Amino acid sequence: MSATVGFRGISNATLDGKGRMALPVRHREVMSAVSQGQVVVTIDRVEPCLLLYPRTEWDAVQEKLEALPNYRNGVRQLQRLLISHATDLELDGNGRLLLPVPLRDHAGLAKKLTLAGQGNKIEIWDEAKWQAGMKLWLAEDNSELAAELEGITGLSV
Amino acid sequence: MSATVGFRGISNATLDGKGRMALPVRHREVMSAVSQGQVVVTIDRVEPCLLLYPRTEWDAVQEKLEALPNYRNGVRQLQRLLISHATDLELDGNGRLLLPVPLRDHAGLAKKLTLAGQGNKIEIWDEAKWQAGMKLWLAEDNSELAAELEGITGLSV
DNA sequence: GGAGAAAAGTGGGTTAAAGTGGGACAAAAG
DNA sequence: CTTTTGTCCCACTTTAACCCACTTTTCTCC
Repeated sequence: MSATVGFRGISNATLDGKGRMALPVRHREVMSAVSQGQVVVTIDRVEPCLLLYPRTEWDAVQEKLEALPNYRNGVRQLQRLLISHATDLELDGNGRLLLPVPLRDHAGLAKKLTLAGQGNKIEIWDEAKWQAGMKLWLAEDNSELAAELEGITGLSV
Repeated sequence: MSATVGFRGISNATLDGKGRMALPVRHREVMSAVSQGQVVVTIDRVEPCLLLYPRTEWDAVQEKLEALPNYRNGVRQLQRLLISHATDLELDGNGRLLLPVPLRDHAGLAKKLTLAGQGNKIEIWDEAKWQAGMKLWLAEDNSELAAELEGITGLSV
């Protein structure tokens, strides 16, 4: 939650034969500073990608998830999806992460990956899936949404 | 109950010919620390899966179950379901659990299993059933819920 | 702009740890 | 007494942790 964590920018990465992924240095430094290199990976609730949080950030997220009234429909499912997949990892001596097999499978990660900074987390995509997504997102007409944004907030995107 | 017990993360496991299942080390360590390797397995009240608690955690759960006013319909059923199925187990020398036949049957466990950390307990699923569940849970639209989360907490998941 | 140095990224060998299977025996059930 | 089920132990296979070395990229200084 701390406002000091703000990932952004896109980068490429590769999965080696052992399922390891090197984290770009600029992200690595943030992870070290904010949570001593301890990170949590989980799945995205909609897209076929993984989410990488500094441990401290994730703890805040999970706390709020658990505070939801879980007699409500959907709440338990959301909790199950996100918490059960959340896996603690540590960077190895070379700044790499070993991504667990079930998570790799879920996101359909092959060899080439794309990392996308997204505020308090980093999204991990299979490169091909990211490219495909990009095409869709660009094709979509979001001018209405953008106009709304501008009207409300004086923000021009 | 103690806030220090927080299982999370997903892993694969296998049932061997004798019905034994190796518990991943990271969970094993928690079990040792919190209840000297004594655990309790019972069934889930909704899903076709088993629930694995450290003994101390289960004791707290059972206490609450028993405190319910059992003149009410449903309460006794719930008690019967959960308490009667609750079985004490111990990890063997190799960190494995021998899951009793009736419980294996209830959860429809074949050879390949999926373990899902869920806070104070670990869910034990047949892998195929877990995969099927995932498809359902992901297909469900929980965007409303997510929006609410974000609105209330300023939290973006 | 190019040469050299430093840093980042990549691959893989080695060793230790975890996971898996099964035999031998004991206990319990029929 | 026989058959089944669980316990204990040992041995093999697989996986992950650790370390080192090589390649590629980026940066710096000339």
